[in-house]
Amino acid sequence: MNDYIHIVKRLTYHTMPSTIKDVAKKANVSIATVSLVIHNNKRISTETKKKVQRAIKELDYHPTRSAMGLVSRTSGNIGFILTEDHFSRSEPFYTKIFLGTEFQARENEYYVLLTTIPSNSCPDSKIPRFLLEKNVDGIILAGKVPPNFIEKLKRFKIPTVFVDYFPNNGSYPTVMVDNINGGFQSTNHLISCNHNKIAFIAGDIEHPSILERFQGYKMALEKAKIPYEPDLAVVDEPHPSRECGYSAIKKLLNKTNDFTAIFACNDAMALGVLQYLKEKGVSVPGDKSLIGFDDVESDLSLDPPLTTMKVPKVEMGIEATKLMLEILRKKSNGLRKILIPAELVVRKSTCIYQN
Amino acid sequence: MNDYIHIVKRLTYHTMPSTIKDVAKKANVSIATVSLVIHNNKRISTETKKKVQRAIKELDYHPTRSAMGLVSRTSGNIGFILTEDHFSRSEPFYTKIFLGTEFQARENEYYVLLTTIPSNSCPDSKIPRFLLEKNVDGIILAGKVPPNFIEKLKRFKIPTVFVDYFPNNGSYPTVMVDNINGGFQSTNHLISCNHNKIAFIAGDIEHPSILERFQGYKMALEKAKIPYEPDLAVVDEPHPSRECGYSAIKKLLNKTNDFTAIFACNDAMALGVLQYLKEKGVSVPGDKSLIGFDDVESDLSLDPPLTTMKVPKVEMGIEATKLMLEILRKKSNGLRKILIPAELVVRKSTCIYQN
DNA sequence: ATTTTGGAATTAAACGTTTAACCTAAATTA
DNA sequence: TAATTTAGGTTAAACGTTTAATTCCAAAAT
Repeated sequence: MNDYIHIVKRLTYHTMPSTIKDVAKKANVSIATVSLVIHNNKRISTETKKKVQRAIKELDYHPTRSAMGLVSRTSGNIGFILTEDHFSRSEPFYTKIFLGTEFQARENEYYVLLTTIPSNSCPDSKIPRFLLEKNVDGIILAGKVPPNFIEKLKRFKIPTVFVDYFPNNGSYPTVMVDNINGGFQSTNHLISCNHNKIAFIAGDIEHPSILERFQGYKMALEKAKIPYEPDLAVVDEPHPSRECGYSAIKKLLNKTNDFTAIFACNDAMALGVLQYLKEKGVSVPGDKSLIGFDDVESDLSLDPPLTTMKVPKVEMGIEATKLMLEILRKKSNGLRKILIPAELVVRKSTCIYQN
Repeated sequence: MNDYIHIVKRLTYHTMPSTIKDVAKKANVSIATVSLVIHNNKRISTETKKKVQRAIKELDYHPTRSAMGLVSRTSGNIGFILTEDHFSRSEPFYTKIFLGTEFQARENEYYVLLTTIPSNSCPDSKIPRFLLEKNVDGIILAGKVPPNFIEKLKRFKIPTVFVDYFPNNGSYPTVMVDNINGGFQSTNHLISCNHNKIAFIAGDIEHPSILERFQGYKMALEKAKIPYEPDLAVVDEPHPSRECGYSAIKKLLNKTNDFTAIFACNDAMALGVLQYLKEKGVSVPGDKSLIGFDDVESDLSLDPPLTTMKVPKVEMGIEATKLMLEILRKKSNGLRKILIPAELVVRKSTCIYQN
């Protein structure tokens, strides 16, 4: 019987992935030594080190993640949390942030586990399984997240980084677009094109990012000594979506036509605006200049191609991950806010106003 | 000293996540019993079961992934492999497939680990770390993958599913678009619009999918008794990209203008075609009808909006994962090819030909 | 009255690592 | 010379599960 087992073991030996034991045996050392070599501990002589490394190579040995994880109490994973509607948005905004995260993590020997949570602050929102199972070493929250969810997260005492959103109570490591400056630049571009009647169109004005873009808009006006006219600001739409952009410009035009340029708080709304103007035979940029914000996928193939503020989405994911890595490696507590500048991309939807 | 440790243990007790031991102690049973209850083994009396379940709930206990993984030799993860250039393609084609995969996996208590590999068959392409570390239970390969990489994969004997590509040697579980029928339908649409001089434009004609679309094109012609004219097929471009679409139509028009419709093998090439035609003042669909394939993000905002064959990308990811789950749960060996139909989406780039 | 059976729970080994504590011999110091 | 340090390892416990083997006990069968 023992013989049989022995034979089976030998037969399967070469096909089974090898463990630290196999290496130890082959190199004639203890498994502790192998482990020490792997983590290149200085207590090991160069001689045995070589010996062990050779064995490792010959057996093509690689430590098993679960075993490492069990004893080191780390998973090698980073959790990425997104609300459901952000996840299923048609423009790949958060998807791009995710890809940035993923890329940077992978470069640093981490993997990313993605999960979604319900968008509305429904009280029964489950804790993501990867947290319960201790399967992530830190989490990145992208976009607006229900506050009560953030509360629930606290008890896990796990490194947390926010991207493109942050709760106004408490301070967290955060990566944000410089929305104020973006709004400023965007409006400034229109002003430098000779416009001085500039409409602002937004949805979900409670959202910090949108609010900041609005601020930037006002700042640019002020700097140019153009009076801010509340009538030109449509900010009562519920969402910054295409549909709401459509209805916002409709509302505005019913009230007044006394403006020559439009700053839409994001590209989705700009798309709605463009659609309505086209339907009404209003030429862009002939009659009205239009600028958006975000630079989503479709801007380029639009007619006319949309002038917009480019938000470096992938880079934001990368920065968030860098922040996370800093924390995980205890280089810092990461407690700071990184501001990523938005960049003006002039295409064909804006032009000089000839008065 | 022992007292001190004891005190520390008690102090941290309530804040530390609980283990199976804590549950066992609280319920006055062995840890084996707790484990058996969790996997609801029938050998446990309903009485102790209740008792244990109560303890689990009270302590908010959840098994630790690495510990489970170590003994069960499973990771609870699925690997998703993509070449670098597929990963960084601007249209979110494979990204969508990934999201489908991710979604379906998560619904079934799996997580997905994404990784990329070099695109060219460079011989030193590393094996993804998640395979070496036994951190995935199966892998999904999306899009064209270097053959030698597939070879290397074999020794891992790990469940493998292909999406949107498969190697022609060996048989694997596979999810594909029904490209032949798609090409057929697409061409048929043009024919039913009264066109009978239909150009075909492709790049990387070696690619199985492209080749099949070409086949479908020919089949439709044949069925309609329209002779296939090789001169109308430009298939020698290196890539199915926008740029190649641009140069392909240029080449074609230099040769002949004797066609009224164009079937581009994918939307990217269609975009290039459209751009060139616009530049030359050729109206679409006035002078030439144009149909693409894929239905990528930007098709809708194009001018004119592109008629195309919609490829259900998310669904493909979902199907691939279902196949994978079947295998992982040993319900089947998954050895079959799932064909997902492409769907004709008529927008504004095609119209009836008035002769 | 003794043996069998079977239900219900426990014991203990195993999974593959890491690491604190320990050991030994050689080198250094006093 | 004796004591101490150092270099270079090894031993063994621990991480948190699963599960085969075992035990225990009461009921059923002989």
